[in-house]
Amino acid sequence: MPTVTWSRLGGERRAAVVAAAEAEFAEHGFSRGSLNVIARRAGVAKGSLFQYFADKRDLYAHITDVGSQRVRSYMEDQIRVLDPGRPFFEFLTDLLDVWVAYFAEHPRERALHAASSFEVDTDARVSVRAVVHRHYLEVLRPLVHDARERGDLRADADVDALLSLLLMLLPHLALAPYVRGMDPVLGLDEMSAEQPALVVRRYVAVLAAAFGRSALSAPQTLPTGNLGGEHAYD
Amino acid sequence: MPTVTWSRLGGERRAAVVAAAEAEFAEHGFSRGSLNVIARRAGVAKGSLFQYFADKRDLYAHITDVGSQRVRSYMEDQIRVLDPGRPFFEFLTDLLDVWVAYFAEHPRERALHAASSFEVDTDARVSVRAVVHRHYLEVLRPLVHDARERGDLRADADVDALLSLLLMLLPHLALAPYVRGMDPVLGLDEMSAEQPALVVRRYVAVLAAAFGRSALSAPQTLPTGNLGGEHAYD
Amino acid sequence: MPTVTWSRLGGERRAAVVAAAEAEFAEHGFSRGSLNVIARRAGVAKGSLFQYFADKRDLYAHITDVGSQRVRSYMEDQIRVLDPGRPFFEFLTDLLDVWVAYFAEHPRERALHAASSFEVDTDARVSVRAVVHRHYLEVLRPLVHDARERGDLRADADVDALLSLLLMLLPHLALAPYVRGMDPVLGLDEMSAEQPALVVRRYVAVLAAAFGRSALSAPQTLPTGNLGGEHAYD
Amino acid sequence: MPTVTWSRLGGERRAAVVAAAEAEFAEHGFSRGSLNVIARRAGVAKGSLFQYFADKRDLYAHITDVGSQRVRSYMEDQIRVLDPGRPFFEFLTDLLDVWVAYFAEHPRERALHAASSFEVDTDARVSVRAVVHRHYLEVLRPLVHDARERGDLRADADVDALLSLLLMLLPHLALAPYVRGMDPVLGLDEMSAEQPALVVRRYVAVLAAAFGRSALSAPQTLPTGNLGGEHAYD
DNA sequence: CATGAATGAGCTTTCATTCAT
DNA sequence: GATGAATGAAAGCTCATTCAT
Repeated sequence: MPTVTWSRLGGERRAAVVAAAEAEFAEHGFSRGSLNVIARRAGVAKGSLFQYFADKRDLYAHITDVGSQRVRSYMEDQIRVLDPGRPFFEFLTDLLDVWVAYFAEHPRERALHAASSFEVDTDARVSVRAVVHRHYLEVLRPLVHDARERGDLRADADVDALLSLLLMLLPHLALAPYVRGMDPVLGLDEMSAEQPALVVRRYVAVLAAAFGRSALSAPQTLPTGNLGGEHAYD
Repeated sequence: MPTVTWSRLGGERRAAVVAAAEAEFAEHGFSRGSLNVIARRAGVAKGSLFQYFADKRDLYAHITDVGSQRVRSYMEDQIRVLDPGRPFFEFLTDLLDVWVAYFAEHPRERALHAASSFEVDTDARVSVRAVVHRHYLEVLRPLVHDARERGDLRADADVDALLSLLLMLLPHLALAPYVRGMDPVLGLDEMSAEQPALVVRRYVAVLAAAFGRSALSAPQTLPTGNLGGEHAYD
Repeated sequence: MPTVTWSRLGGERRAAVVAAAEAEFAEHGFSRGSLNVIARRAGVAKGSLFQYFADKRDLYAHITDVGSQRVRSYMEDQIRVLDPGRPFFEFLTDLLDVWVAYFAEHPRERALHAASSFEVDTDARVSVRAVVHRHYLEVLRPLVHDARERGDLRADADVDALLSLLLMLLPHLALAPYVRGMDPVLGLDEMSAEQPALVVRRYVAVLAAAFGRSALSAPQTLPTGNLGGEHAYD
Repeated sequence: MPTVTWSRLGGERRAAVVAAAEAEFAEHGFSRGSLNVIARRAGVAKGSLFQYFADKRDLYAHITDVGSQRVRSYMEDQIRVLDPGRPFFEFLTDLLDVWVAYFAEHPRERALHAASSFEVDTDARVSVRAVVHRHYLEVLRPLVHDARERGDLRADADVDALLSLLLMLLPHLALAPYVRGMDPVLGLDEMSAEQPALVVRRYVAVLAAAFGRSALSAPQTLPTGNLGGEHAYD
């Protein structure tokens, strides 16, 4: 946790440190990220960093926390806009589209997300992933539960298995388009504009078939024709 | 790629280098793994490593390749034993059980797998994951295709989506039981002996519901009662 | 020397600073002791330390002074109890026993003593040793002079040589039982309960032979039989 | 222990490293001595030091070892010159004169000796003192034993107590003339040319009285009149 | 008189790679 | 083909002291 010194710090200095640290950790991850570089870029003395944070890991945790909250806030806003009361898989499709678009447009957010996913240092990775997972679940769990309440999910649907899969799919969708080789099957990493939207629909189709109210509601054909338009599942 | 010098090398020396490098990379990953240590443990001169491999990454790639092939060979043997001609999701359950057991019993293999999954160095990670993914797919694709041919998969099943999900599930099942926080929903990291088998069945149930021949074949209840015994899906 | 600000300070605050500084310097010595830590433990601002003392060394000198005075007071009390009018070497034996016991029972005192003895920083060490030596001498010199007056010392005894040796023996006896390798001959550092008492008697025997009234009074055998009991020298 | 690399090293490079390290450690002791400075002064890369020595302490131990052996060799030569077969306390007086003179003329040797005596780092100090003490004892013990055999010591002399005192007196005589406050009684630190010789005689007189063959042989007057000339004890 | 934020030089150790032998 | 000495940048972190508030 940041020190009290950090909490009393002027906004400008704080912003400089956060920006420098985000950039560095996004670029090189925790283990490879350099405090020297962060201090230099932020225009503060190296020692000052240790007045604000207990150590490197503390700084990293803070940066990740801030970043996660930013993403979460954005997504929660979007969730309201997209109307979570709609048929679940239709809503989920839109949500994932937004998710993909957000990371497409925010390279630094994406880099931070990647850095935390691939961190070698087990403790650093574990503690950061814990934060990220918590945010994910606090947002997703109510959505999924409401969907089941509403009857959008099959009565015996394994809700936790759904959440578990979403926890794998979300980072995958955010990062795969920018990391060569991460998705050698569906080709998310082949840069074509509609690729991600298509993949989103294929994944959602799977989830709908597995967890949706009735097997009959599963799409008979891939909905490639109306990307971003109306949805077939309801 | 290893140099010609490496290919002309005596088997003993080669084995020593491979063993030392595997141990080191398993323990510390690529970025943190030390060539100093590898050379010392292998009993060869530091300079010799550079006669055999272009650089550190080249050595790492080779080690991963060798490791992947070892895992693949083992799994291919097991596939024959398990009879791939059986009903697909029943077979898949057994296969994943074997997979989980293999990594449970081979900590170094698991460590190498983890090291490659969490490598910070993007290029190193990408090239290594490419190799691993290739092995995965060369084994899984025929299995899945045969299953569809046999009619174990629904006619319109999105085979590539299935493969894509398996590519996420396999590393997850191998590592999550040993990496705190990797699975905060299904609790793979809570050490209880049946946990992995149970989770395997939950994931397979999802896949069966999504890709299986008929929605009717989806399990009505979680098959927790017959872990490792007979299977309900066919 | 402490500033006037220090002298005007409330007793509680002063005590907190002294306690924190003693603990820190006892643990790590002057060079390694940290003002940061002292300020934190004392619950005062780092800057305040510089309002009370000119610099680190000034604080250290003060702490040593306070500590020395505490030891001196204790020893002066004991001297009265032990009756300094008794035959000198008998009295000295008891005195050294008390001395050894005091440091055995007061680890912090011992640590402070050790810290000042082994300080690398020459100036710090010199000024601190000067204080300690002054205390030693102000206590010992009257004792030794009285002994000569009474005739317990040989008429031509080199009193200053005796004091000089005592100045070496006192720290040695206090510390050697706790510092490996400090006494490789008499084995003070081999932890056995009677060891120090035995060594005290051997040293006193030497001093008695060298400075005692008559050569005839020198012990013919080592007085190992009556540790802590009656004494042979008089 | 130095590495094999060190043992294979060219004499010039080795000499440069040793010289630089001696100078630095003499000046600042182990804890404060800087490897940065040593490498720079020696004209070698910082990393090279770690090819030659396991770590800082290893280098320090080597430097101290070399230094101790140098002093020991010199003293052993002098012992032969001074004729150890002479009456012991006469011989000892000359020996201590030589000892004092050696450190007077070799400031770096003296500084190294001081550095090892006052080192804060317990482990470093202990291991170094162990080496020094070993050298001391290997030289002194035979001399003292021969003296007793010859009858120069009283039959019941506590030989180990004598050695123990010599182990305190030797560093004291070497360093006290150059360290203010180290000897506030006999005034070794007051720079006057005959002072050390005088003090040597006072200490020897004490030892002679305590351990010499007969109390009658103890000097009746301090032999201040013939410093460096003939000796009164025999 | 008290505070505590800021400083930046300083520390030891590790590392992949080069290249003369 | 094998060797291993040499390199020097880079790392995270600590510290006594200053000084504006």
